[in-house]
Amino acid sequence: MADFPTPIVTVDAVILTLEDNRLKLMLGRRELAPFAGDLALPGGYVHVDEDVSVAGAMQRILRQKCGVEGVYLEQVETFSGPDRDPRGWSVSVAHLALVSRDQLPEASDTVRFHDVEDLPDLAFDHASIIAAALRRLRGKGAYSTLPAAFLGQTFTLTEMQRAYEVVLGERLNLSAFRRKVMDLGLVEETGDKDTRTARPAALYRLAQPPRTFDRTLGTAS
Amino acid sequence: MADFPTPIVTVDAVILTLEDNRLKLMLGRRELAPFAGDLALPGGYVHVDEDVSVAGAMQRILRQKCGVEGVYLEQVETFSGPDRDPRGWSVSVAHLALVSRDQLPEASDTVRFHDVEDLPDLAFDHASIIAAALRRLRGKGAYSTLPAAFLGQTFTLTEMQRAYEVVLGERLNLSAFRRKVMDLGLVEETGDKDTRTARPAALYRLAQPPRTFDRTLGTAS
DNA sequence: ACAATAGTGTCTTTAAGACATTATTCA
DNA sequence: TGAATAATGTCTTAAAGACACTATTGT
Repeated sequence: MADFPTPIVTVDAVILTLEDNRLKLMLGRRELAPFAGDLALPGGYVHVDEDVSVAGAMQRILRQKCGVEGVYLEQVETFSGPDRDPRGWSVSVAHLALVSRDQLPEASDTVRFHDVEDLPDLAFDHASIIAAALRRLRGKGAYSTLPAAFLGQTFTLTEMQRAYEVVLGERLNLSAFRRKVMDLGLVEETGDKDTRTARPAALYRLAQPPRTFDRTLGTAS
Repeated sequence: MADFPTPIVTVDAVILTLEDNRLKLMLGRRELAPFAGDLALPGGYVHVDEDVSVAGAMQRILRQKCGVEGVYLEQVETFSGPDRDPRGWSVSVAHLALVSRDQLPEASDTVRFHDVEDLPDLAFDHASIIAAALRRLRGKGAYSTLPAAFLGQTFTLTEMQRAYEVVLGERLNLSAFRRKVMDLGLVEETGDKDTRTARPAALYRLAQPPRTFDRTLGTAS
């Protein structure tokens, strides 16, 4: 393409999920150099003969390497520099994926889940990438339906509130939360009930795909 | 670097300023193919032998091509695909620059300023890039000090409020605006006065570099 | 009946908006 | 003194938070 040296272009995914009311990050063990054997974010090269965009490359890699498909995916930030990858001057377009736990594989030799508050050492500048993705999630959490992307197709309002609380790192006021979720029309009733609790809870689904709005969803209890 | 074809990597800048209480965009006329003679965002290749990062490349290009230095610069989004640049599969890391009018050159044959509400046809996918940058600015405007980046080193609260009003596209409540700017400690008094108005106005400076916060800065009057 | 969790109602507190009033300068 | 704009004060309204209370199920 270009008649001068160009950067390597890669994509990396910060795949987050909710497990036991904690934010967990999916990590893989690298099989190839550089950093073979180390833990790293799932990622890979953009293939110009195959991918239609950086987002397309990311989706291909999520599918091929992680078995993850059809999830909430958002571009976060592009990291770059001569030293972040020993293979040379590189660009990595970092993405944030929010997935319900049951859409992800079980932990194995090659796939691990770590609490985001207690991460191991990671290859490349992946610690910085994760920090940026978490800033994005926490920053948008209060005025978007992003936290609901961790839930299944249907969920109770209590589950929804827990997801927000984990993302925001604080307890939310119960009645204010429900008031706003309803007033903003974020969810719609399915008519079904979740009967696993003492009193069955109404099940809802997101009325729109994940989006932002301007009112915040309440703070301390 | 890589032993397979890699994308072209470029940076582009959406340089915005405030003139006559309107948002203006800086555009350049392209001298070289592709799109020679067309209007486009200032941009260029990342030089792996010279730049330390994508942000560094952007700063170099702003300095060399636009004579712009030391301004507020934020990465917005990375655009990509096989067709957006006729030279081949390309990646452009789009940036948003907010600049006071007096830090920018005068309009000329090669440099023009357009009201963002009335843009001409542009080269590449630059219309989409501008739309993304404006979304970012307007989205962050209400809960950040970004609009103040359009002002000079010192400014009156009235000027600051006008900047917010232009960015947000709506009038703000005067006393609520001042209350919050003060309560949040966004500015500090310089002790000087702007004597160009009937009653001289106190001059302020930003207390911190542009940042976000959580309370909004008021809506309709 | 009571434990457990879902869901509602309402009072208090705080922030936002409206708007009148006062302040300071110049012509 | 009056026009012009800066700056403040205060009342009203709306949103957020606290928290008690009612509802519905299983055991």
